[in-house]
Amino acid sequence: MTEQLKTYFANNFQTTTAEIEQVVSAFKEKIVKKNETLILKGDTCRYTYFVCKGSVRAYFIDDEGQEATRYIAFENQFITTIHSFISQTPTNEFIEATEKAVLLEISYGDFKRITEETSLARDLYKRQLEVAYMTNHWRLESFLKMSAKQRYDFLLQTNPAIIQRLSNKIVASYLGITQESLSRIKAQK
Amino acid sequence: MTEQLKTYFANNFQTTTAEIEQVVSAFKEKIVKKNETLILKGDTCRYTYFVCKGSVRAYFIDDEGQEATRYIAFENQFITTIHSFISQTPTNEFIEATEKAVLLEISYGDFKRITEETSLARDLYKRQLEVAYMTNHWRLESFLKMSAKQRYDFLLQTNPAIIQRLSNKIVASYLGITQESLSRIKAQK
DNA sequence: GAAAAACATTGACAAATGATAAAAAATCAC
DNA sequence: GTGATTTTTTATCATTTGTCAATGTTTTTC
Repeated sequence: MTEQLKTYFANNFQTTTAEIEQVVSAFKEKIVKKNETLILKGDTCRYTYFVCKGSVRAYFIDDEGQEATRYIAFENQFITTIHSFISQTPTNEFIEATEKAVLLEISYGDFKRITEETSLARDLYKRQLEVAYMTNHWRLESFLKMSAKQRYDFLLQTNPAIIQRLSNKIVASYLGITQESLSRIKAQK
Repeated sequence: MTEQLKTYFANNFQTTTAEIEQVVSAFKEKIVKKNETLILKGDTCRYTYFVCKGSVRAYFIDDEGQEATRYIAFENQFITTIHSFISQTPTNEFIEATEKAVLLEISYGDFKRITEETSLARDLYKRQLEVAYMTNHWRLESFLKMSAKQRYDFLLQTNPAIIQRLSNKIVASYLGITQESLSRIKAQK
């Protein structure tokens, strides 16, 4: 499975084979079942995950017990609770597998070490931050100027995998609406 | 006015006086009137601004002509359309002064140059990205799990300057609701 | 494969928010 | 300062979205 990460680095970063080997060797394979939890609210996030197969989501639970999904990572995407991982402080999010998944994980200590050792790891951090920023930016934009139905159509265009592969419950929590509202939106098409 | 930026760097970054001088010398003062536009949708964003006095906002206009405010910078904060600035591609946002303001601006070319020359500028970029990420993250979280009224109360707690210093029109566009809804929310307290 | 659990849909109703219009208040321009 | 312009408030009504409850469907578990 490390082949997949090597290919990912080779395709997306300006780097060398040696650097790739060094960075990838810091990752360990982890296999998780559907619904298995990787990080709990209150934990300090100790790992960043690269998704080889399957999918993983980050979500909040509010005071009334309602879930709200912030981000969903599919194949060849990274996921972590960035702020908690970087600052090593407790997170207010959960991370769990939304399908059975094969992951590669890297610990905070190892990440810090290879960040000092390789420019690939530094670039990776910058890229992760940029991608995370852009993702939230688009999401925020969609909440600021779209109705629930418009957000659904937009999601169908820009990230259909979420709708195709995951349950309505999760799609609804990603769109910030109830399952019932999502059911109605889908029915009226 | 460059004193203010020097103090800001000295207080918030691990750096040297020489580096601060070098970075700050790349900024130029710019005075703008209230409602003056700094960046138009479709422009490639050529500057990053540091707010010395006053306030500046970044906002979208949707198909129906409705404004939605993404970010508001007050004293000692930076503002730009990060993605457009970094990639030098057109932005879909506007940036304008929400009060008369004194700014320090740095061009893309100068920013790129001092990023190569000083670690302070590199740290500044990383910090800007982290702050921008966290800001959007909180904003997204508030849309995912709060009602309009809850978002208003949350804003009053976490960033009262927006409510105290700016018009209802802008506050409403920041909360993603209509002015009339905001009026009602304020009345029912 | 059957029972249990989780998930999805539908309907009736309630609550929140938007749209429109008009009046009141505040601000701006000269 | 005064009239014009913009912003804010208020009211009414329409639409969207949420809540609750019932039922049907799918998935999980043993």
